[in-house]
Amino acid sequence: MEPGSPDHEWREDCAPRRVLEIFSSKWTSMILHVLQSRLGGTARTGVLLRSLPGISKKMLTQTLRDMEASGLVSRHVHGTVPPAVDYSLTPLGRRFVEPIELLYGWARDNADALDALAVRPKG
Amino acid sequence: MEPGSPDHEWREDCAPRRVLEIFSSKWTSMILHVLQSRLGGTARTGVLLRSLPGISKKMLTQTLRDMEASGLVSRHVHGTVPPAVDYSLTPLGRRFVEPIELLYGWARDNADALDALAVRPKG
DNA sequence: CTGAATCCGTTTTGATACTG
DNA sequence: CAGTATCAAAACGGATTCAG
Repeated sequence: MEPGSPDHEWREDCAPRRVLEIFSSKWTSMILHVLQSRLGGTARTGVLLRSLPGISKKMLTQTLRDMEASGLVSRHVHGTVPPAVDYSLTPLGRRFVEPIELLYGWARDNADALDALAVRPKG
Repeated sequence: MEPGSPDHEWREDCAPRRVLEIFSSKWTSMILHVLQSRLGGTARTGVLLRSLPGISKKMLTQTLRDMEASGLVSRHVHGTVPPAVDYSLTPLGRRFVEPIELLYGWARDNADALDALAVRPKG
C-alpha cells in the first residue's frame, strides 16, 4: 500500500475541532452543565462559584464573559443592593449541553477506565 | 427554599473532570482518533504529523510522550535505518476512543450550531 | 527519518487583595 | 454579592539546533 496520502485531512476549522475548543477551556463545559441542571437554565454567580470546587472568582467571571461573547449564555443584572447577577443558557447554549451530557454520562459509566489512567489530576 | 446547599458537589477528582483533562490537551483526542482510524490502531510519526494539519513535530512528540505515560498509547522503535517509530493504541486507549467518536459524531451532525458560535477559532 | 533539547514569547490559569 | 487589579505560575507552541 502506498501510505503517502494524508486521507485524514482534518482542516483546522472542521466541526470536531470547533467543539474541542469549548472543552479546551477548562471551565466552560462545567458551567454549561451546572446551568443546565437548574430550573430555567439560570444561576447566580454565587451558586456557580459554590457548585464548582476549585474555580476562582476571577476565572468564573472571565469564563462567563467569554461565553457571553460566544453567545452561549446571557447575563442579567438586577439593580438591587446588594448586587445580584444571574446567567442563563441561551438557545445556542442549550444545544451545546447535549454533547456535554453525552461526555459526562460516558465518564460516569466508565469510572473504572479513568482509575486506570496513569496520570493523576495535576498534583 | 433554602438555597444554601451546593448540591452539585463536583469533587476535583470526579470522573467527568478526569475525562475533561483528556480533551483539554489540544491534540490528545485527535491523535487517539487518527490511531483508531488506522488498521491495528497503529501509525508512524510521519503519518500522524501529516494527518493533523497545524501540529508541530515538537507538540506531537511531547503529546505522545504524555499519552504513553498515561497508558493511552505504546511506542515501538524499529531498529532500522532510517529509523522507524510507530505508536499503537493500548487497550486503555481503545476505551477512550469511544467518547471521542461520540463527541466528534455530534460535532459533524451539528455543524450549524458551531457556525452560530460567535467566536472564531483563534485567528 | 525520528526526535531530543534548547531558547523564547504567548496564552491560560490561578491566588490574593481590593472596590462598589 | 459581584467584579476588578495585580502578580505569579503553568501550559502552549514556534524556531532552531543537535544526534542516532
